[in-house]
Amino acid sequence: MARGSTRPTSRDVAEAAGVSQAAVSLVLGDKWRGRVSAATAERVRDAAQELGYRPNLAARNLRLGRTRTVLLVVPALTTEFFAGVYTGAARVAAQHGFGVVLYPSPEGIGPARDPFGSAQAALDGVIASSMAADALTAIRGDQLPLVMLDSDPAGSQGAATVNLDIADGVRQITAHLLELGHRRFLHLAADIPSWTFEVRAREIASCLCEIPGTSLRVARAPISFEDALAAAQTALTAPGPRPTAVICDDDKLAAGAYKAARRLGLRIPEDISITGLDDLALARALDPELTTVRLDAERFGEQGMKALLAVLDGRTPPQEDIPVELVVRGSTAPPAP
Amino acid sequence: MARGSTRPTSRDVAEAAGVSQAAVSLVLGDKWRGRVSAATAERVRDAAQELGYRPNLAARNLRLGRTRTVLLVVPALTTEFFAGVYTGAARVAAQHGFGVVLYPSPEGIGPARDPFGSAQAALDGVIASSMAADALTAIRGDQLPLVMLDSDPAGSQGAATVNLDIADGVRQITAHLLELGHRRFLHLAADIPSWTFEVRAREIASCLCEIPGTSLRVARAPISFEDALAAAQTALTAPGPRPTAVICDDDKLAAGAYKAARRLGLRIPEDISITGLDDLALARALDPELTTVRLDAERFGEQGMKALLAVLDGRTPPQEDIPVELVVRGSTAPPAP
DNA sequence: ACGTTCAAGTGTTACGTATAACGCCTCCTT
DNA sequence: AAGGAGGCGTTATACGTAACACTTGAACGT
Repeated sequence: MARGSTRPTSRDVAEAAGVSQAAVSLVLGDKWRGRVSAATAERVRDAAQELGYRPNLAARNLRLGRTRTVLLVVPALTTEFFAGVYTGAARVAAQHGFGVVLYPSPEGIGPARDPFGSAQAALDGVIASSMAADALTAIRGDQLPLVMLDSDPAGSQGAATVNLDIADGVRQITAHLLELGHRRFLHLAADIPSWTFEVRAREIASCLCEIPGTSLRVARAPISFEDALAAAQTALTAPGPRPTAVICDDDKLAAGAYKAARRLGLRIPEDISITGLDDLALARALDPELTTVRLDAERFGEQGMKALLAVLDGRTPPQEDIPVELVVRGSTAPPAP
Repeated sequence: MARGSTRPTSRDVAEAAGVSQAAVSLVLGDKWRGRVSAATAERVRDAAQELGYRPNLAARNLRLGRTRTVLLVVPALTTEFFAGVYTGAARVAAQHGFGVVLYPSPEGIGPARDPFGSAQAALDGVIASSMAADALTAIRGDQLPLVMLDSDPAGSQGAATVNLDIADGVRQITAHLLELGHRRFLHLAADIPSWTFEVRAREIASCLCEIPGTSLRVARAPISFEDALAAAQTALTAPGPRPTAVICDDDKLAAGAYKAARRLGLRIPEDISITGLDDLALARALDPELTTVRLDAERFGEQGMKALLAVLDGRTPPQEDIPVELVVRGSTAPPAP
């Protein structure tokens, strides 16, 4: 443990350069335009370099009353999607001198408790994803600037929201299947109370009720391979004519649907079409490759961070949905005649 | 922007409770055993509750000279594995009142630059994974307590290391395939200069050279679906007798190998056996399910954090490798006679 | 009666930084 | 020659917290 010698402070640098601590602060803070001579500034910078000076962030934060750090609340990190959101948010943050600390809500998607105790950082703002109302009010109680990701704009109590245009994606998927000739649908839904999943259900229903002669079954499952497999298998063997197309709330559920179909001896896509939503790496690993909707997770994170920066600047954040893209691959085809 | 009224401080609480600021600090810091009466302590807590007091972390960190925050350097977050490592590390950290901030090395696995500018937090220590030597020395220059994940214990310059027992996993995989009767192998290797991948190559080679009559081809590819597909396809169509088993450095590469095999009209596992390493969700989504080695990413993160806590306490961290587990599924079978 | 001990606090300081307010010297203007 | 205007810095202070050193009053033993 060779950390006996304490880190050099701005005062140490000042002493080494033969100036006052204030001068060091001015020079290193790049605010010395008409206040310090270029020669002195150079001396200060050299001394700082020599000593390996690094400003004490805690002191700076205390002095300035802000931390240039924001919190990103995600339902779980162990998934490509939210990892991408973090990556995008962190990139934009870094460009503006901000850092991002994570709070993975331990209960999965749903209420998050104590988003502040976990990260020992003081925060300038919060980006929160798919959260329940109680966590939202807990955060709002702290009066921190807040941006909500993929949340009901109407229910966000005035917080800025940034959303993917999930509704459009679902419409595209449904239209694609209708165009192929499908009429009997199974919606394999994520069994999670969240606005982003409510939108999917609502949009599928409203698309189908416009078309006469269509039918819709709904099965619910937590987002896990086994649960999806079981739910899909049950729904596909239920009495009545079997659906010819399965619309899944995300790619992981679709992977479960694949296996359920195979267990029932159904060929994909000849006997049954399956669609996902997310376009994870998984989508292309499946055989046949999965028709799905590409969500640009990194862009989502970027937009969230940009919106938060806008709020922090006192500007009104832009309120446009992020477009999504239908990716047609091998898992969809016209139904057998 | 309703943050006009500044947050209450411990002095505000003191005033409200009719005591000194010092008393508030004692009570809320739970150090009042023989110094403050229970009644007064109760009054202070009530006042704090009433005002919604939250200690200013920046001030506390400045005062205490530590932040209870550590940095986790990961090659990329957009993968289940490192997301799991983070989750495990963060869980243990939280149990000890620590926070974890992430630094995803932007270049993927490899050298990391400026691990401190990115996160605006002051740090008590660093957990770094699979990093190149230059980043390691950059960090060591700051004299921060450091734990290395999956790195050459000999090359870590005295930093504590926590490793998965990858070598054992590879031995198990190889032994499993040998036992099934395979003799001609393809090693689909990650094209990344990192100790963890060197171990795989070395171990496979040393296992095979003990057995007479075995042959080994090696193909290299970056860890991406397309690259793995291309490399595997090339290697499987090269002149000479075709390998009957493909050992992949991780599950993603294995997914590429699946597709390559299918393109060549090979059935899995009848015509060719394929193995992975990681046991991602992907492994069970593949058809047939992938025989692989389960790496417990969360436990890995937990052990890393525990080791760092040990270093911070001045104890010597335990130096045992984390066991891994062979998971035999449907992608391996005896070779065709 | 007097010293000792103990509970129950209070006063003060320092952590390292950024900045407002001030001082001094030189040079230019009128 | 007097006054002002920069240029070049310095001094002083505050941010909110934790901890050390101290005070006060009462109880207690001898």
